[in-house]
Amino acid sequence: MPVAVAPLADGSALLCDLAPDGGPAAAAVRVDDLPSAIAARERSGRVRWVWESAARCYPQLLAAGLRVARCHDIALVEALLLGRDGRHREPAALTAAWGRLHAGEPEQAASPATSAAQQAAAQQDAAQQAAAQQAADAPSVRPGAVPSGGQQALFEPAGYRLTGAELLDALTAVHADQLARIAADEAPARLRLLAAAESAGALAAAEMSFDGLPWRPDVHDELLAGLLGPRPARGSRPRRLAELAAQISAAFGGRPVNPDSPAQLVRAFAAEGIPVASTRSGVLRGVDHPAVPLLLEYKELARLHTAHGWAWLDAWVAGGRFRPEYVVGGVVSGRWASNGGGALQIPRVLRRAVIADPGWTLVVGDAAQLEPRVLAALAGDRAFAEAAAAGDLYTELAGAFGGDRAKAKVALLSAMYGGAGGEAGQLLAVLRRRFPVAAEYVESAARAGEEGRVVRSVLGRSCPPPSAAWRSLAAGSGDPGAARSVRARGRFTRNFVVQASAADWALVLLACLRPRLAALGPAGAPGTAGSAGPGDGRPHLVFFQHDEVMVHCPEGLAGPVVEAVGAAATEAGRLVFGATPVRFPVTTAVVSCYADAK
DNA sequence: AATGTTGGCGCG
DNA sequence: AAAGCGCGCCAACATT
Repeated sequence: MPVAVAPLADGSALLCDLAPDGGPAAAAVRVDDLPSAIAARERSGRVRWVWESAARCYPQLLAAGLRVARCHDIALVEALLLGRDGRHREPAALTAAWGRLHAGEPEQAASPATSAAQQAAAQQDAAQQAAAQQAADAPSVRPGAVPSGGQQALFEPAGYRLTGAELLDALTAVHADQLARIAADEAPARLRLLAAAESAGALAAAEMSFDGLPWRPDVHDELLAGLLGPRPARGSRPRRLAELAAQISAAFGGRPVNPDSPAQLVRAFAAEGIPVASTRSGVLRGVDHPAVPLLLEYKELARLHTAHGWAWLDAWVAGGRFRPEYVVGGVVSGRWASNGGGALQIPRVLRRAVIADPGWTLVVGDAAQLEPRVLAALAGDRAFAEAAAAGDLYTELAGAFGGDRAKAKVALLSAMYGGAGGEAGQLLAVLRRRFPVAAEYVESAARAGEEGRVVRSVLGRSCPPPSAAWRSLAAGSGDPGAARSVRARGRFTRNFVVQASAADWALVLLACLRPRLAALGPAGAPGTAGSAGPGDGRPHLVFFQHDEVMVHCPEGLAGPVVEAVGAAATEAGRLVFGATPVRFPVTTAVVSCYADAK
């Protein structure tokens, strides 16, 4: 049952039971102690908490020792629905949604672009579609109290907050409206799953930030010292970098060159009679000059020092935990982004510093060859899908490429990314001949992009429409710049259908894994106030990176956690893709140090 | 001095 | 081996 949660300034809150269609099912009640009230409801049955934003509401509950099982995140669902209508740039916060609802703006028509797969999805959803139409026809939202003048809410200052009864009205009305908009989609069941998974992801993200990734500052410091020399004074170069910088200047005949400055390096090479287009390491590798090996070493170490050096350690690791802020849905494809700490770009060398607590262990799960498997399931190419039912996908496909696994891999990556350089063109031709349905799937997505249309993921996340600037550029034919940007958008939409559908799957995996992990702990089901947190004996999700999950758990629970990850992956495959021979295997490693996984 | 952009590179 | 897609972050550089 959905229950709207409106926290008040004094720590109390209004709760209101909602009907399945989102309308109020009972009078609102005021509770003085929100965590206790939520814990009690969690124990008494299945509840879906309808709140403004898990990112905003959940951390306080976690701090009070509480975990909840399910929620509906108004802001995240609003962003999905705005995107569905090609309105990615509009604000998705509750206040903005409430303002739009009050302005009584007409619902936008669904996006005109539909691929073959989406049409199939729409047919699968035909039954829900009939019901959805009824819901869409009926007025589902009662006008309530105007927060502070209708459309004005759109332009409220950033800190503006609704409170109390107004907040409850807004939550209830926007929630009901969102359910109706989902029901009116061409594939409501899928979009409903996406909304639920996105919301569950927001719970997982907040929990991961709260629990933190185990991180040993002493190990990190040793790694840095071994590579860079002892920690330098603030603002000065570590010993090894200083040595390399001096050697680099010497290699340029003693002329002072700051290796951090691409412009100075380009001039220095030019002075030696070597024109370089850029100072990227890939370009420099092809340059024959004594400064090059020094520069390559410098760049690698300097990167480590500036991005993940001692300053990073001071800023981001406390109490043996790295606590980044994850931004759910932060990437257009539905992948997560992160805010500060570079959580999704942790260099491989630093994985040595990620070490389980004594008596605990890390279970690291990695979805093997996720994106090509997703393409196989999306496209429904039988020959391709059957290859994806077995072990190594590229090995299974190698037969089509003269038994060469590497060629199969290049062909697949080129098909998904739109590359055509080198021998990729020939390999693509082979792919097109042997797996025409799969090739057509990505090529139709590319055509849609080139024509300025939008595409959607399997669960219905939409890519942004092209900008006005792109449209006017693309309209001018004959211009090589126009042709280039048209092709670039084709590569974007080609990749979007795969990357975004893979993100759908990963999100559903996370949503399926959370309750399985919660059930493994000694405390049993969630909703036990005062007992949650690190050291509570329960497995914790501590990291999620696109196609990889990490669970920190007591050693004795490693086996059940491995099983839970595998079961969640299977469940996600079934929920997202239905009946398909494609399997989504997750390779799991039970290790005490992240660096020892794979 | 503060803010915005670019080049480069880490991750998937 | 690199390339095609998606990001965040830093120092240097450009602009206001």
